[in-house]
Amino acid sequence: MNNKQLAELFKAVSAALEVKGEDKFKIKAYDEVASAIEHSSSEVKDLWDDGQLQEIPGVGASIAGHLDELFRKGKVAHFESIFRGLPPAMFELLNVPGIGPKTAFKLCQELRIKDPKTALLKLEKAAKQGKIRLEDRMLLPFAWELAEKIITYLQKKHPKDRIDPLGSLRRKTATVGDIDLAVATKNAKEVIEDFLHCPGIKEVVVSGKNTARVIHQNGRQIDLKTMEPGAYGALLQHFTGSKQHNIHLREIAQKKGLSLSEYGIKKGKKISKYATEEAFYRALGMEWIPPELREDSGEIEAAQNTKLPQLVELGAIKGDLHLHSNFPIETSHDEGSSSIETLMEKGKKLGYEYLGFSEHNPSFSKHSQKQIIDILKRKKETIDKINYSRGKKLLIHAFNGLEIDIKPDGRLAIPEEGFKFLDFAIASVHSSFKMNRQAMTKRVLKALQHPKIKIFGHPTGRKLGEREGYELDWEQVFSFCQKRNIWLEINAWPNRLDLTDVLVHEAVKNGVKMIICTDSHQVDHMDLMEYGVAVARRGWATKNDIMNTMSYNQFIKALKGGE
DNA sequence: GCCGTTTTCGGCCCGACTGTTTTCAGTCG
Repeated sequence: MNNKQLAELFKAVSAALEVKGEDKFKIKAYDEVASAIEHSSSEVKDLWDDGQLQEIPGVGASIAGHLDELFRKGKVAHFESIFRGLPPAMFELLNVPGIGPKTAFKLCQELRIKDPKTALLKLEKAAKQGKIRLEDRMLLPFAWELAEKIITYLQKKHPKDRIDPLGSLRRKTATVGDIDLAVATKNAKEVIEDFLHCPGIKEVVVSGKNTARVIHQNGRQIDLKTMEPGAYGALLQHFTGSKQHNIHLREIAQKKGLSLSEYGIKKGKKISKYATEEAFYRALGMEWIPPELREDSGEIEAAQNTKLPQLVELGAIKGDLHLHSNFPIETSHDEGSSSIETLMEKGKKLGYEYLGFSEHNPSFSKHSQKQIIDILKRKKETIDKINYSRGKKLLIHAFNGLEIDIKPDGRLAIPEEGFKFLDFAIASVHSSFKMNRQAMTKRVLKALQHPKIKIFGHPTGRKLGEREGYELDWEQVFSFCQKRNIWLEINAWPNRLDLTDVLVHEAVKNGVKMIICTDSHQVDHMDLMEYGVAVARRGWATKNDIMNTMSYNQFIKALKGGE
């Protein structure tokens, strides 16, 4: 059972307790463990192996005992008795906004929903036409782009007001629900009026003195909240979340006799206002915490001890090593559509010192070995020519890379002789995703042994909204990569964002180096780098953890160092 | 069920919205 499944289980236990009218603090306890597991950077099963279950925040003797029973016997007698008498289908309904445990239980009874698999369908039918909106979240880059358009529009009209995104958007999680924005202004009325008339707004849902909600023509809901500048810090902090982060902060405040809300910090009846988040956090005795870290995964303790990491920034990135040009490489996967020259020009504009052209390997089944080698040789000649023609005053260097399939047996999909044309290669899994954890780990580690492989591409293989990643023994992968100096890719492609933030954090703790790449198939995709950087930041990565923050001179040494 | 330099017992985050059970329970962020 992996962390995701465990988190689901604990959420279900919490919901079941709620339906049964158990003590609300017991419910909260299970809920908090669910959340802690969801954000845990270690596999709970591994912690169990090492006898460290109580390292998980909120896990005490009792829950540790249940987990132990779960891993030993595959089920927990206590949980089974909690679930007794409840329809399994109700837990499927909990993902629908507005439906909590009690409503889910009632619906299952009233509508006679029994089968978990068809529960949502049945509910939808019952709810006549589309009154119930199933949770579908937006990929971060698209949400960000939409928010930016509105912010830009409003900023132009109100140049002196500060405007920020809120919630998961500001924390830059991989997917975002609704878009929330905040404005610090003395002219709330005018700001809201302009908000209602932003281009692309289809419908006004509500509009009040300080807040408004609209529907964008793409169907997304956008909320705006305004606050006087003198009290803006608390609003910004409150609605940025995360929920767990805020709960933890309020517990700390409570112990100091303080009470936190979106309006400020209350002591007795007196409320203090804060213009900035910095002042707000300072009043609680800690450093300002970058939004990307606000998940209650240790950032609050770090901020109290002035031990927050210096997170990597977009401006520190010096190159992009995973680019698919339109070089005719005759691959069976997607080819890029922009020329090497076009990508080089763009790289220069972005201030990079080097790029890596890492097209997919030539199709293995449609070519003879000799044909593959010929193609690879031609590509090397092309790259050499480009580097040479730029003379000695190289503004930007082109590395000759390749993204090579890891076949199911762990072999790499080009003949050994082809490697000599490459400066480096990325190894990626593009097939047979459903192997078990042990077999998949063996497969991947075999591929990563080749001296030309420097990067493990999109390591979890997940595609948001499409499929979960394959299973890997991360402890083994981290240990291997750390020893052999293999870099894990943080792939910035919108529906990948892979490594995940949680695994980045784990990699950082294990001293494993990473590299942020866009996987561009077209020149404009190179702008997606910022989203990869966001994932790195959410995983506590500093400049030193990320290889492509190195200057060209350092980087070329690092490339050769591993051979 | 968890947790602790104010507590090993007695606490456990805050405010707002929604709908309809007009005084509150359920849900959310």
